[in-house]
Amino acid sequence: MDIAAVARKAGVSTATVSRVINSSSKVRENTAAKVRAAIEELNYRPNSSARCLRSGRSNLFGIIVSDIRNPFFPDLIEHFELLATQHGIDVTIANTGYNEQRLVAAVRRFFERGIDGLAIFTSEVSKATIELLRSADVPVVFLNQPALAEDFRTVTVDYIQGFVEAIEHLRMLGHKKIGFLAGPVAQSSANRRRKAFLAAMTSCDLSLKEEWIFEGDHRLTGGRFAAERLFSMRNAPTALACSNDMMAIGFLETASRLQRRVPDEVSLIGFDDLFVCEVVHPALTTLHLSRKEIATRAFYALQASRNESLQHEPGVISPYLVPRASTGPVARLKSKAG
Amino acid sequence: MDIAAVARKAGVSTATVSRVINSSSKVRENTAAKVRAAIEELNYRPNSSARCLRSGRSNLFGIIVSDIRNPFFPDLIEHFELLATQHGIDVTIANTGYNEQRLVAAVRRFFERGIDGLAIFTSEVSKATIELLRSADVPVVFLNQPALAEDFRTVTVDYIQGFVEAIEHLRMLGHKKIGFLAGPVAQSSANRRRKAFLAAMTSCDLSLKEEWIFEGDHRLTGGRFAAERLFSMRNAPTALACSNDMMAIGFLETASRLQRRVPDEVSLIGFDDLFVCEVVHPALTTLHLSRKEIATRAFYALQASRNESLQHEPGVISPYLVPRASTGPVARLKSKAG
DNA sequence: GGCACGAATGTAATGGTTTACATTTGCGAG
DNA sequence: CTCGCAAATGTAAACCATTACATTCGTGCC
Repeated sequence: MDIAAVARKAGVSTATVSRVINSSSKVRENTAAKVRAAIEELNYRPNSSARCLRSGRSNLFGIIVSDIRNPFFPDLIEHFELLATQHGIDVTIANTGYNEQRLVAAVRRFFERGIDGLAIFTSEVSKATIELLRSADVPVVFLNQPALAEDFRTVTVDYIQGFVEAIEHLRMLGHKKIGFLAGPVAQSSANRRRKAFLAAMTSCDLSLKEEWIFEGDHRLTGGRFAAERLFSMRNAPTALACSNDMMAIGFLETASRLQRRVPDEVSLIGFDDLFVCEVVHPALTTLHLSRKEIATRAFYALQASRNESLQHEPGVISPYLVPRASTGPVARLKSKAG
Repeated sequence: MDIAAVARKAGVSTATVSRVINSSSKVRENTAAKVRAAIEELNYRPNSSARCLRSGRSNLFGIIVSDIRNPFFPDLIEHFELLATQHGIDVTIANTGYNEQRLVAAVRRFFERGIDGLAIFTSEVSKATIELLRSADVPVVFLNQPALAEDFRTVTVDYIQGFVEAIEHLRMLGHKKIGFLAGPVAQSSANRRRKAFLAAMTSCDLSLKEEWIFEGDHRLTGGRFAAERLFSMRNAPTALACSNDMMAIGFLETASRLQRRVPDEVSLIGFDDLFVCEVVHPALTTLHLSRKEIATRAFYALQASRNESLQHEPGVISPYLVPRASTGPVARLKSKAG
């Protein structure tokens, strides 16, 4: 069931069949119709390996995420995949579990498959990986790696603006003692969020105590530990901004277990706006970061790298505040002891 | 940078290089070492398209899910992908959004890529799709499609046993009026869960009123609507089992919005045991269904179809009850009016 | 030392498509 | 009606690895 069979049936050459399939150059409508009929009749499907081998194009995009269990990423994948499929492009996925080794391995495997574009949505990317990526001539787009913007495209999030909005919201509620639950120091994106928070605090004229910064891991666990610590502090912040929702949610869970009340004892703000924010108790105030927008910009950035005629700079995405029930006015009274 | 370059550098023929790469037949250790050195030095990576074209093996598995935003599926994907990667197999993903058209399109695309195995984790599969799958000579494994067991392998969940456990738990708490929040009628897996629930009720000697069965969509929305309806019923069930967690969580959210108390007014049991169950309020009692086990069995079922020497029947998976806070003793008093 | 035989290696065909280049076709102008 | 030119189509090489089959090598035995 190869292209030759179709050519024979349609009474044309394989080249013509190929041209019809790829609409690469003009074929008389008459001939094209015959070819299409033959394709239909034989139920012919071109073999992608052969196409890729010969043409060097695979029509395959790779997408790498650091933690597919964080609902942020499935959203991203969903939008990216939908868009790709609409453009006749398949998507292959790798999940690194925040592990650089697995990232490198995934990139290697993708390259062997002659991938046409690669979206890397992981927080940490090592020097060695950068070299590997540079060595291959494949369009790459990152999420929030402005340091790499010279060599690769990158979709950027305006964290500072987001945190400013969050901090102003808290200040309006009377909060001045605002803490931050940060992501893993080793992750560049976590560091960006941390720095952005600090910058936002400064630009809001608020000062921040060293001990109000908690270290987390961007997963539920990080939030759980932070809650344990915060609720046992003498001079705890009255509000806590988190580097992502997963930690905020872990925080809520432990707060509830410890019978501590959010927002009465501490106001909480997450980051991302996962669907879970609506269903946890209290519903989580958070900064919405649009996965659809990230996915869309990333996708078109890759398309643009392949196709000179498209102009597309990934650009900057602005998160915005979604106020819910986890933030409230600062307590007048001293909070009760545990 | 093709195999010929390696052969030249190592002073052997391309055949030998290929044999070293695939360890397909004996090569003297001496020679193999030279080849490996050459590969290393040239940083050579075999071209998968060429390999697939010639050998007919792609080392690529496809995985199709119906809703990647339901955290059940990312878990499944994570385990499947990890296992595959460990076996040198890549994974490509498609998300159908419960849409049969997209399922068929995905299957087609996967076949064109010469996929070596296909795991279909969607609830609904049409006749036409079955035909399509049968026509290609590719190992396929399903999740919960026992009707197809003759032609394809399928990983099965013992729903009845699961629901029996759930119902007994509720009965121990004094519940007799137990309702069910079902999934979409159009989905075979939802129907299986519904039937299993009915069978479990019968085997527990409990009767079920028609109006205690609610129709849902397996998403948050379905649970939200069900809560609206249940709380406005005159003779509502005192406990509700749900076809999946997402709906149970939607139910909880709306219950909380309506100021109705779970489990005081109604006990709630979910199905799947998503990570969210721990963080919603109250924490959701549910039936744990192991994604790792499903993924593992599905993966080895595919491997076994490719490799005669492996014997592997996908087998049956038993969910088990995880009691949390959303179930409690049946209320003595008539519940307060809304 | 020569022979036989199995192991190791080499040669070349093969897989299905794309595409540079060659050829034919169709059509308008003279 | 012929010629010329652009458009349409055809021919065949190329993409890169695998593998059936052919050949060479190395060893043990007479």
